[in-house]
Amino acid sequence: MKDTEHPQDSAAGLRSAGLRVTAARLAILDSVRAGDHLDVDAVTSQVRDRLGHVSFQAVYEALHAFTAAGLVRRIEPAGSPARFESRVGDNHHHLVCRQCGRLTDVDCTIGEAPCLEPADDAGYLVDEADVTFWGICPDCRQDS
Amino acid sequence: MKDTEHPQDSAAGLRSAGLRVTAARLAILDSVRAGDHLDVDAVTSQVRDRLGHVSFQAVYEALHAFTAAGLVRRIEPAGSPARFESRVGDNHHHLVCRQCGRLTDVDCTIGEAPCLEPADDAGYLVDEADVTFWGICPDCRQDS
DNA sequence: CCCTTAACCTGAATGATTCAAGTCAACGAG
DNA sequence: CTCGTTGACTTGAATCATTCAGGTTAAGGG
Repeated sequence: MKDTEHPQDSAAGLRSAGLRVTAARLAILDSVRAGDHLDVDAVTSQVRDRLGHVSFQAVYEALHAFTAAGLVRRIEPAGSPARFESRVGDNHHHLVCRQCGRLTDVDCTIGEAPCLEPADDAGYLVDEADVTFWGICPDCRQDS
Repeated sequence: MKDTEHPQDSAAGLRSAGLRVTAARLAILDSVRAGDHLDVDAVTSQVRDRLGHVSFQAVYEALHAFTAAGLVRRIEPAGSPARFESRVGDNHHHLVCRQCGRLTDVDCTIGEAPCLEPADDAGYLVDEADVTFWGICPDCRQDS
């Protein structure tokens, strides 16, 4: 069991978040953990491969609950459907390929604090900084 | 004429971008310039106040053309419809209020360059960094 | 002044997400 | 171990932003 990837198994994760442990939710959480920034469609088909059936609504509801509980993080690059990742709690950002839509994690640019502090907060109570780098991924650069 | 706000009038802006000067497009561009991060709906009603009528499609097409031409910038915070601003060409970012959706400009945190360079570009050819700060705006902080 | 084609129109379609309302089953109390 | 509560799931329909299609109008270069 690689606890470097997931500090606790999915069932324990659900339980400690106050959520019920069901086959569907286990499969949904596992899919997000195993997958690479999957969207709702992709999660749904993964779960269907494993269990035979789930409704889209179950997946939407579960992902919403997981996001609220801090088990997964929802990312939504402009013009793309929402995608989910299990790497949470660290202040990391994303590279998005304009061509193929691929999404890659990037560590925070300059340590930790600067990413949470705008030059002038204009009186806002800021709690999150969302950074997206847009460009062309290595694969798409070759195919040109 | 305050040329600090708009280096050239809207008609000239359209012309120099290779676009035709029509009443509708002038009104659309003026609305974006006068407004504060308006969405398509808001732009449309502004234009209707001024001209009596425009179709949504005309507004969508125009805003798309303006964006491509670099006359306006399209911003799309997660969970919100697209919004448009006329402040372009500088590397500025945004504060978004989680409660009322208000959007406020922020200058680039650390000068210019760092915002375009992720810690590790993972082989991507990065051309833009999109930074959004999430929080509660001054007005909403008071109403609590 | 005329022609090309960008701009505009009406109307319909798409895709992601959410709402509604009823059924089922996880799991804590007894 | 059984029961009841209520969270989870299901089907089916609705909503919202945006785009597509196909036809008409008019800006502005020749």
